[in-house]
Amino acid sequence: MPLTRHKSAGYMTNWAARLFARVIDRKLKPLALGSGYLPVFFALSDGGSRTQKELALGADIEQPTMAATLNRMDRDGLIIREKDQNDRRITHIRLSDSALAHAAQIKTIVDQVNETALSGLNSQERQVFLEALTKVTAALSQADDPSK
Amino acid sequence: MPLTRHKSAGYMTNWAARLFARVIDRKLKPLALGSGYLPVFFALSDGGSRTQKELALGADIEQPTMAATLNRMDRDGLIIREKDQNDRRITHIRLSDSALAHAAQIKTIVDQVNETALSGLNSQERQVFLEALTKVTAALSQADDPSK
DNA sequence: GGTAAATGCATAGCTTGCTATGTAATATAT
DNA sequence: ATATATTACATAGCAAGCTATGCATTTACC
Repeated sequence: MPLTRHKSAGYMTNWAARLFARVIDRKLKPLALGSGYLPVFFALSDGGSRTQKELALGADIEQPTMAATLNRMDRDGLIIREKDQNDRRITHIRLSDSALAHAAQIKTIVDQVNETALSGLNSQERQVFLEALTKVTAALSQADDPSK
Repeated sequence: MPLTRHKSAGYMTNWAARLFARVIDRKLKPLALGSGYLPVFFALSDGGSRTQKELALGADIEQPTMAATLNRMDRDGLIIREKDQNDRRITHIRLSDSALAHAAQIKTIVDQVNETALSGLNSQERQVFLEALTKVTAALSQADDPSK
């Protein structure tokens, strides 16, 4: 009895995302890093600092998710947290020196995985694919929160 | 200081997948269902039974993930598990009557979310998008396990 | 027929995501 | 000035994914 798979856009997108994470996590494992750290790395790779809220907004994830990610990165010695002097609610976050030293290598790994993923697409197909993802995220963001 | 977002294919795919799950989970919440149940629902919506291994293969997820999903579905009264008589390692899984009664409604909800997500794409763009996702998953599966 | 290999499922422990809610600090409004 | 809002972050608890490992059970091989 064959499985009748429901290969909708949602299913395929979920599958592709899991595969991206799996492949990237495997390549990051020797560096003791996880795919969840990437948005923070890229946001802070200029050596500057951002608040937790700015990082969450930039990564399009919820605040408690970013808080948990930063806790793991703190545990792993990747970030420095500094309290704001004027507004004691705010914490400024920046990469530790050792983390910053790995930023270029991480970008290389991520670029390689992206290139592998898109290797079967020509440049026009890649463009349509990325534009489609932009339109899909816009449509779903709208459906998620119609006020936007 | 503006955030320099790294909107790669991997990042956008991850974001789209999270949005799909968020929107679907919200629509399934009144039914006390989660997006993780969907592959099982679709695989069993013909009223037949499958083994845990068949379900995991059909959903492209690992066996322990499927085991956890089935435990939640069991807890929620959605599935029936029956031990195989000939081979006591095997468990046959089918939807409960009440779960089966919801299958059509669930498919309608999922179809609606997919339509919403793709609403900004014309039919040619949709085709390229789905083909691209197929090629991307194939390339990443290959990278994940080169023996395939 | 007995050992070894393979198979199917369970368990443990982790990450990355979510919602709901709490708390302290700051800003606003009467 | 005080009560109320808002803001920034923390905490709790869960879902859905992963790897690594264990445990029966069945198959395969001498």
